[in-house]
Amino acid sequence: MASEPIRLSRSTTREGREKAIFEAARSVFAEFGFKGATTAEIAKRAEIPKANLHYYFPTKEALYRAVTEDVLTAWLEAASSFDESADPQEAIAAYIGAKMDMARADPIGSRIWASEILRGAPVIGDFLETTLLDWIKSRETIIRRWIKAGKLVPMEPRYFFYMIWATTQHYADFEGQMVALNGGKPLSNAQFEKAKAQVIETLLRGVLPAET
Amino acid sequence: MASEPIRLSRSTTREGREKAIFEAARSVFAEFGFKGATTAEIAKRAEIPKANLHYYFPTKEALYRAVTEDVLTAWLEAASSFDESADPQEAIAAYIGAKMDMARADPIGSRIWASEILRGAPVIGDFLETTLLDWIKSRETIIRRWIKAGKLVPMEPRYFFYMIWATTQHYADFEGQMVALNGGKPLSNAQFEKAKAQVIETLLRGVLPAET
DNA sequence: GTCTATAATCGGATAGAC
DNA sequence: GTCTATCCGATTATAGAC
Repeated sequence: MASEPIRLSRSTTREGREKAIFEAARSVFAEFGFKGATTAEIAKRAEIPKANLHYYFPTKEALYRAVTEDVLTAWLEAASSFDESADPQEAIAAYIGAKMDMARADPIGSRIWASEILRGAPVIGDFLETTLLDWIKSRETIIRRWIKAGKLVPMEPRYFFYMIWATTQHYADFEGQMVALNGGKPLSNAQFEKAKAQVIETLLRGVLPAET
Repeated sequence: MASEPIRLSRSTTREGREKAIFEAARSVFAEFGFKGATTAEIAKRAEIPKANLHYYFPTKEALYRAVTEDVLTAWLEAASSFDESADPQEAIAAYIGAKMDMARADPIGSRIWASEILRGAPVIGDFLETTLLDWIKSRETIIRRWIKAGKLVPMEPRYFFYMIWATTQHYADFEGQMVALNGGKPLSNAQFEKAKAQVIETLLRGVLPAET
């Protein structure tokens, strides 16, 4: 509160405005889905004239695709944290931890994904059938190897991954419900870290053999 | 293909039409959310003239509220399957099983709930802060009692319920993703039953003490 | 390069015919 | 009781001024 120059929240550079539109679009798409989102609301949150949005992104769908691409990129980053060379306990804990951190750091991205799936994944469908399917197949092979080696209990790896995805993404997608159940306040960092530790512990206990 | 009379799918009674509108609305709200849903699409799926919809339900919001009420009722039914008088293993298994069956039997209801939470729960917010909060508080007490008795490992009950909700509802909300990863086909009954058994087993192993 | 004014369409809701 | 015709505001997108 001293000699800091007052920085206008409204961006003045082209890059800054594109970024502002992009972030505004993310929040609106996450909240209302593709169909429910309006360019007017996006422009309002980006603090630009409504019509001007079309100068930076030609159509609402182009903007949505740009936003979606970005979400997929982030997903792939988290996916790479599953290290097949590590032992199962370490690899699974690291992956769950990365997914939890991702849900915490970028809940909006997770919600865009959820909303896209809810309407039948018309845009990311290809990604699901190719990249995501390849990823889970290769990870299933690793999990099966660990099961054969007696390092994990017998199970269907795919349903285990569904549990991990469901549980971690829940902390982003259902944040509103958690807030309502938490006296109207978002989870504190301490609460979140406790939740993360418990999710890792419960899922590990659930798949590691008893005597380890 | 014998002497069966051809039954028109379009209902002719008032009750039948209300039911048709209601079901059509459920599917459209689940797919596009409240904002993205259009009365035109609902009327189309209900096979009635668009404007006629307003004769049965005065406004889009009134229709949405009717649909939402119904979802809450179904949720309360599943909640009642958590039997505090049983032993933890039984009570938890029964509750998870009931939630899985619910996701399978009524995925649309689950998706309406998810979509409502995504936009900040403006309609069911009250329910979350009252009925749902009461429910989870009373169940937390039971879980804590079981932990003290050494029947469950130490943990925060709330995060365990979040895991159950996340995992079970995932089978409804992310069905589109599962279909894409399953060669374009929905999970068969056999696959679903296997998934259900595994979810119950993993979560139970995750919270039951080792030596039981 | 940016914004104002506006076209074209869509969507929720109603009036009034049948 | 049911449906047709239609109003009016909202929404996407563009044309053209500045």
